[in-house]
Amino acid sequence: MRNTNLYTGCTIGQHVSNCFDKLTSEEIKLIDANSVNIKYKKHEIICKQGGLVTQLMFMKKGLAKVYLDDGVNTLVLKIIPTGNLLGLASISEENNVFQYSAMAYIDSEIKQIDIQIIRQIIRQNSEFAKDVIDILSSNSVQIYNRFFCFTHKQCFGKLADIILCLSDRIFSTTQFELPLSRREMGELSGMSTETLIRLLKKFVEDGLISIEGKTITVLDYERLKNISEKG
Amino acid sequence: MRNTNLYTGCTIGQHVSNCFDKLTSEEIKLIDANSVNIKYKKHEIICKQGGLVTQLMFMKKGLAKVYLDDGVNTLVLKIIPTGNLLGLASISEENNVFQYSAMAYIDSEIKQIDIQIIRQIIRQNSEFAKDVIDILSSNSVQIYNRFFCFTHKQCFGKLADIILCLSDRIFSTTQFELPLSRREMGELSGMSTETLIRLLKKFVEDGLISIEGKTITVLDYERLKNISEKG
DNA sequence: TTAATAAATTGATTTGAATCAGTCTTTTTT
DNA sequence: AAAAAAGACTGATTCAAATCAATTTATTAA
Repeated sequence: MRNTNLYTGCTIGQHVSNCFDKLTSEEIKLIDANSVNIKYKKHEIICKQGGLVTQLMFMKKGLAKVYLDDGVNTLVLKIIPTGNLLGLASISEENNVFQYSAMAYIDSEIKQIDIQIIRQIIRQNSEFAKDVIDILSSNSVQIYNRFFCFTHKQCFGKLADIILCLSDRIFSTTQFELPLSRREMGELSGMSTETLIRLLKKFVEDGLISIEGKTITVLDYERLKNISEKG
Repeated sequence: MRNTNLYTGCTIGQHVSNCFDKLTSEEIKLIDANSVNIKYKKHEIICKQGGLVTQLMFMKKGLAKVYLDDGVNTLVLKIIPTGNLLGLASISEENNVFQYSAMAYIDSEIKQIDIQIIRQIIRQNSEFAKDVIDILSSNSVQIYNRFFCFTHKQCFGKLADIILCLSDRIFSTTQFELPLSRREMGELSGMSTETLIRLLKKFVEDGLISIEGKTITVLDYERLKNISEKG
């Protein structure tokens, strides 16, 4: 028998970046003095795997994917919605190159904070350090789940998963506009573009969702949940 | 074109747990006063996903797998050789249940340290906190690589990968005794038992490795590396 | 020592999903 | 507005690897 409710969770979930709450007003000033806001256009590269990490990034507004790429295949590790951090895993001084690339899905605004300042505050402020540890831990959990789903679920389960994640966590509504191409959605869901298209069509036929242009509406949440669980 | 040398690395790599070097003698005393050594027999469960985390564990001697399980499928996230930590990802106070299970591959001895003490030291000792962050980061990187390999490499690439990992990182020798059943090896390599057996046989026929009972010898390192890279 | 059980192996079959190939549609460029 | 390019879609085919089925070998229990 299979424990349902395990690994049915969101595989692209966000963390709650409340670590900045723990900063003193002086530390906030320090950060503000050492950060810049940068705007990225849709499809612009935010960081490249292998590149030196000089900044911790905070998504002020937008949506981006974090992914691995070997020139042939792409694996989307997670997506970064508004309010999330990017580059935290590279905060370690030894490990100071990006382990992944990131690309803006839509026009985005990102605050870039000098990573040396962040490292300094980690040393000074143990509450902040603790929160960083918490965020890293919850990132791990999210990746573990996604890893499990990608390796053990069939395509319909993976797609149900992603639709629920988007609805529950990223957009927090049953109707949302997804500004991704079919290729991008396939990549995010871990399947080929053609398979994604066929499955989306099937989901619409089965009355699970409806699609109007770029807008997806979840029609039968419970059945989607069930499909996600059954894999 | 494909960037070789990416994601060819060890997918079951260990981290270097040197965080204890940063402790004061008083902190070491504190840890010793709040820890116990426990011996596990082969195949005994060390922790279960969902269980409360009360201890950080240090593998004094042995070998264990860390895995996710839904009652039907298993995914080995990493293996824990001598000198490695177990349970660090659950150090977060919010996230205080195990996100994975662990099982001893062989008879093992594990030091269990009261997690409250570790949390306290993280708050006190920023160098230690920094090292914990480093370990968590490098864990992430390792999981990212394994995730990529599992989703985009073919079985022969995954197997070459695991053999190289075992040889390079876990045992640091080209000849090692692997005390795993075929089923366990398949699980570790991310394939069915039958596929693993066929591939092992093929690797032996092709002169890449030789197998003598439980002992595996790497005969052609370069070719294995190549297979691992080509996927 | 034998019976029972578990693990390893081999071959045949099935299958999920990728790939290939081509058409239709929409968007962008000229 | 027409041409070009990119994206969406559909059907046919292929393929890697799982599953199924059966046998052999090794371990454990009686």
